[in-house]
Amino acid sequence: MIEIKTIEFARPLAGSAGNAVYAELKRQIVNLELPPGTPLSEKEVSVAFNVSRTPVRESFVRLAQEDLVLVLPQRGTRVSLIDPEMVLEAQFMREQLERAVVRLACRDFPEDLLAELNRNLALQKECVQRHDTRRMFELDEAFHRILFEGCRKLGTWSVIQQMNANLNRSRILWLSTDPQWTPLYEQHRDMYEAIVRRDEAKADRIMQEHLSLSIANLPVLQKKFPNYFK
Amino acid sequence: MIEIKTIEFARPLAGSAGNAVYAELKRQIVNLELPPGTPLSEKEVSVAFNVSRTPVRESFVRLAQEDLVLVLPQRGTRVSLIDPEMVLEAQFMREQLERAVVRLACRDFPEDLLAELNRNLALQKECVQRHDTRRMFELDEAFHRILFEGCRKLGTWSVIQQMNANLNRSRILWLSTDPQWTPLYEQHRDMYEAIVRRDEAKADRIMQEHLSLSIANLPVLQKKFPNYFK
DNA sequence: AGTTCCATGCTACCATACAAGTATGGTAGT
DNA sequence: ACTACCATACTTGTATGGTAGCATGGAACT
Repeated sequence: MIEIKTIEFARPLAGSAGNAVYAELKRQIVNLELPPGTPLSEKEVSVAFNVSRTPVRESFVRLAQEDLVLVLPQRGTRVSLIDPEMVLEAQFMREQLERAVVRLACRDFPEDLLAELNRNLALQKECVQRHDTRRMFELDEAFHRILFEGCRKLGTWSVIQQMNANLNRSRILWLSTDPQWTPLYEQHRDMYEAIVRRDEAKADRIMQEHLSLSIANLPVLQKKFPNYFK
Repeated sequence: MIEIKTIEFARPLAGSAGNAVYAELKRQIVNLELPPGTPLSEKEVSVAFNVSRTPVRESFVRLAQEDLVLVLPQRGTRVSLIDPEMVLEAQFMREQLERAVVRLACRDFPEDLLAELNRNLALQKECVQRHDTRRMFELDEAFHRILFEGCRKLGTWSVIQQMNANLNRSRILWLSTDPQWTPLYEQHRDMYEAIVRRDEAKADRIMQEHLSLSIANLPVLQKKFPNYFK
């Protein structure tokens, strides 16, 4: 039996039912509330969300396109297992793109967003002290997002986000086991300073080290959660 | 009235009907057989393909996710216009990733695929003489694909392909107006030689120049086909 | 005991009917 | 002539019934 929290239809329009189901399922999948391997059936989900099978099926199609679920014709649908190979490739892509962006940021970055980075850093510092893992994860994402925004590469960021669903799941796993945020905060801070000083080489180097941390212990995660990986 | 070629259902299984409709629509869109802005209705397409609305709708959902069509609720669906902003970003992403890959290729590349690159180059040379634009386009894609394959980054390649649907449409436009393949062939050849000689810097530089050609005349295309762009 | 076969219940897939929102053209009123 | 209104014919969104394919378990046979 699957446990799926029903959607809040209180607000008159969170888009169509299909969108709502899609968004909620995706959220639960990347948060590992629906662990990899969980069987999903159109019917069960439809009764859980109190909609018909059509919008559920629609959401399955979209999730399948992002490799978040695996549809086996006439057999069933399951939350897809995390493919370590894909995690590594996603890491590769993200590294190349983020390094390029941070180099761009050193050449030109708007003042207001620079200030926003600074505010973000202050919040991060607080979270590190409070050990607020959840919030820190959000701030981390926001920090990188602002970098892309400042370089007018938000489309690139959204592509990364979409493609990185698998990488994100492993990152969620990671923070559930080893929440050492202090070095990450320091790297963010150093990156900020490098951008201010327009030191491309240094910013590039820090970003490289920074992102390599995310998957440093992928093998450890595989051994700790063998059922979640392919 | 829309003209859509009916699918060949001769072979018993080209996947599900939904997949078939999706694949065929996508092909026609990226080939500009369905120009940007063309209105598509679920009903019309369903009768054209001789299936019900359900699989058509399914394909619309997938195409919308790739920004190839634009669905306006209760109003209609159209082949999406090409967004120049997105074309530039796609170009940016592709440049970063391909340069990184070609540098990797200089460090390590399997012998058999190196031979395949060589065969590909020979075919390109023929096509340049024959002015076989269509085939040359395929060979160009294959050449770059082999690079990713040799670096074990095929997942990255497929992501690029998906994301680059818009970029590809503008590239198709481009070759319809200015089919000068000779310099492209020479760049491919020089890249091959740089890989063989493990000259990372040179390979990187050539790739950069090579990819910049694709969008050098984007503004020209915009003026020539204003209806196709956003 | 071990193997083959088939009934049963499951799944995703597809077709169809209905609902709800939107653009359009004609009409009545000013 | 112009404007406001409304019937109508579209559109996408949703619900539901039926179909074909697959897994499972039990029965029949060797």
